[in-house]
Amino acid sequence: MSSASHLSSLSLAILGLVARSAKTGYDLRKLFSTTPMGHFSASPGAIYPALERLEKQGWIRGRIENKGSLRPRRQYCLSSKGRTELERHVRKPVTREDLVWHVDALMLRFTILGDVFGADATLPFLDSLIREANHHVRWLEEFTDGEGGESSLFGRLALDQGIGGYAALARWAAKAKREIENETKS
Amino acid sequence: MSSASHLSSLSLAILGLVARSAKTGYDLRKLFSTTPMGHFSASPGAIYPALERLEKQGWIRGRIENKGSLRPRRQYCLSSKGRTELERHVRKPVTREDLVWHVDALMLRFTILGDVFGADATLPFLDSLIREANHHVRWLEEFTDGEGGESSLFGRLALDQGIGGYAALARWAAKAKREIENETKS
DNA sequence: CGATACATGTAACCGGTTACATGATTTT
DNA sequence: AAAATCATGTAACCGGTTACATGTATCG
Repeated sequence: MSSASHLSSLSLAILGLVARSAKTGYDLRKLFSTTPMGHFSASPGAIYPALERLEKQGWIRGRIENKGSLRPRRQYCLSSKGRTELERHVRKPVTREDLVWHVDALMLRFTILGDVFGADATLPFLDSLIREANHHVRWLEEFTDGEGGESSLFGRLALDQGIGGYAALARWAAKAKREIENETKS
Repeated sequence: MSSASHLSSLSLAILGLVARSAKTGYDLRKLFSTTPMGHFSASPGAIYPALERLEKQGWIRGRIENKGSLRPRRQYCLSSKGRTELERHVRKPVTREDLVWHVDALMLRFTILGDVFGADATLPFLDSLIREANHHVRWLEEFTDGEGGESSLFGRLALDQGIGGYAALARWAAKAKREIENETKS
């Protein structure tokens, strides 16, 4: 019941933010519209329903200020159940599917892992990210070769961009790992 | 009427593919599930409705084979109206919004430009891509600096990934431009 | 007192996901 | 003849977009 498999990147972003400190819907909108977290819908039509869903699932809890007022102000924070489920979700090893369909969520998961669950939690995540990214790069390269002269100059260039992007991601992850290991050695 | 502003990446991919040669829904599903075009829904529930919508808009035309059969086979090709609208859409200069919200569509637009509308059509596109990507990198870097010590190691690393990604995109575009110019010089 | 920022909601719409259903053709 | 593949569709659901609606607090 309440399986965590589907968890939109908006929900994930909300969970990650309320995990740090209690936030109102408006706080979240502000963050989404003014920071590089910015590719999340800052629209109330997305955020308020998402908060309702998460509360109904029992992952976050809302404290109402200004009780009785016509304009209630709701501060949401992560529940212990939410924390458990969030951890389960972000700790999952990176899959090929994540890489192809949910790239945006990966960086979110990384920051949540580090900030909420501790530096150590990021290391297996980065390992699986590196592994899957390299696998995917190899698959794309094989595809380029197999294709032979079949594809156009433009198709090949676009594919190169994809390969370069995943390769850069793997390199970034390796560098991040080194920095985190250095940082936590002290 | 029939404004082209909203054009999902699935629709764009379909238009780009039928522009090259007539395709059935099944052909498209095959392409999406077996090639690196693969981050498009290969599900019939996405593709057949999308084909219907595009035909209703008059952008593609379906020729029915096996007429009268209970299992008709429909080959779709781009209409002249569709070609005009597609060209208008892919030739638009790249905006910041495209970069942040529709990265996936950018490579699609690039290959369509090159394959369907000619190598020359890609050059202004790549110029605007380079310009916007560099702008965005500068904005992200300013954000990193402005933030100061406010953000965590993990937030900073995630931001670095973003910066690196956009910088790599700009470098790729510059390289692509050179290759295309060399290729077409002959 | 008017403007602006704070703050929350809702309803219509739209497109993608999932799962199911059906039939035709080719291969073994 | 069974199995696999080719091929098209549909219905329920879900979440995000857009646009609208409402009210509060603060500042000039």
